[in-house]
Amino acid sequence: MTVRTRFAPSPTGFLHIGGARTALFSWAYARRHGGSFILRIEDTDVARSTPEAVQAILDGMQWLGLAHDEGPFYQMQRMNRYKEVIGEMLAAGTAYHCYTSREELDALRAEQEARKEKPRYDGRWRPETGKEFPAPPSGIAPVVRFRNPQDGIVAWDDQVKGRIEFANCELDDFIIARADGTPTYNFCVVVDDHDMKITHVIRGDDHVNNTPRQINLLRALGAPVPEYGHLSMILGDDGQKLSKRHGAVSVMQYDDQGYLPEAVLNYLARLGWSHGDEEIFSMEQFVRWFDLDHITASAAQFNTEKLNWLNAHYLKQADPQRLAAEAGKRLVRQGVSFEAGPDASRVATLHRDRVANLNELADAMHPYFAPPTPTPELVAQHLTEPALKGLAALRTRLADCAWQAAELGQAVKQTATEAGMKMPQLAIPLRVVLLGLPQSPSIDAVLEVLGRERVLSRLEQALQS
RNA sequence: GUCCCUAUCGUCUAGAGGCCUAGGACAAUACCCUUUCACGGUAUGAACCGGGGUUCGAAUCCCCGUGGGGACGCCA
Repeated sequence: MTVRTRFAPSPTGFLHIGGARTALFSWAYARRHGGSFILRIEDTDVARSTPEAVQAILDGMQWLGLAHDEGPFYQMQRMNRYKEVIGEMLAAGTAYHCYTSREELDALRAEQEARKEKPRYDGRWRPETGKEFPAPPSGIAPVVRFRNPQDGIVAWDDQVKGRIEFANCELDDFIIARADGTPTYNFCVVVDDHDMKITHVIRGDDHVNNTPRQINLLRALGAPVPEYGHLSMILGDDGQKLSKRHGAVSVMQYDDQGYLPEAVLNYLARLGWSHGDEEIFSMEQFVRWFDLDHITASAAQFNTEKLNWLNAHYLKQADPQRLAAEAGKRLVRQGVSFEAGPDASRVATLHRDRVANLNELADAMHPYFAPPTPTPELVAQHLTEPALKGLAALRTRLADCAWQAAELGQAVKQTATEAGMKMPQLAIPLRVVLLGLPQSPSIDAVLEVLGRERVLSRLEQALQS
């Protein structure tokens, strides 16, 4: 049997971190077993679905590199198929028309809640042998309800949570087609999962309660029941649940914040899944190791600090060209270009292991490509008389120094010694002059990368004022 | 209210009845490295929700409680 998984978001917003992890796990499971990963857009909620949201989801998937093998399929384009199946169910008696109005339903719910019962449809239009019905009220377009079994239990062996059972009497006859004829969620999912031959449904925890209904529907259709694996939710950094109002952000926002997709992926993979003590691994390794047995059944709290650590790790080993390009994109937005500056990938190499994200990298690279702008406090604190004297001597020495880190380092050291200064007493003012900051990578490396001309002119500038 | 799920360091987790004096990682703390800031290295502190069982033996199995979460739509 070929494994077929799917990711089925509804396009009512961006792809957030929880959805991304669900997609990642579904994708990895298919990859792991040489199967297919299908993308399906569940856009039957016409009022809330938007093309922008579809695009946002596609963008998020692409940024993460989670490529689908089939699709995207759009449920709105499958209406005829749904209607066909509804017709079949009506004919087979596994579904029926219900003329209960919304007002009656509201009243029913209110009564049940008053009696502290679980609100549910009472089956008043459910056909039973020997049951008499009034004439269908005119002017009310009926909905179609699924004739759910009333006895026994529905159970499945959840791939992450273990065996889950529901008593059928807890389930009511839910609506599968609205009064206007459009099918509803549980129904579309079942028809699609069946038609698309999905073998493993990996989805969020919030669908556990839908699963028994879907299984019953599948059985009514005579369709095989796939395996189900329900992923617990991801909580925010503060332990609160994520929602549009609270902490749920688009995966693309991680891009904005300077995270590398491989860091986000590695973090997400490790959130709710484990492989012994492994913390850092590539997607190739992840796919090789991934299994449903090692997924945690309980909710996990998102930890930005650990993501930061992973991001810093991947930054350290990322290709300098790529880092330079990413930092460049960010600098251009600030009106800074690489045009007249030093080799950007060398600058990136100098800074990539001292920053936690691409935005910090861009900030660190900024003064190499634009005039440094030390604060007045820094100037006052570091560009003192003795420091300036030292810098003047250094400028002279640098003018005809071989432009290589070792020599440059020697030059700084000697200048400091001759001026009776400790290294930091000269190196820090030099940093302020060259980069506008009191800290930087090793000063000899900074000098080398910045280049003779820029160094000398920046020194000149500082000594004149 | 009803149903369903869930519970190991602050956080992510390892743990399939004896390998547990409960392991790793992030974070924290200390020290080392060092021309600054970082990186890095070393070390330290830090947990089995509570109560009952089962068993020679329970973090691991069962029950009850408690906490947390989800669901109960002509949303998905």
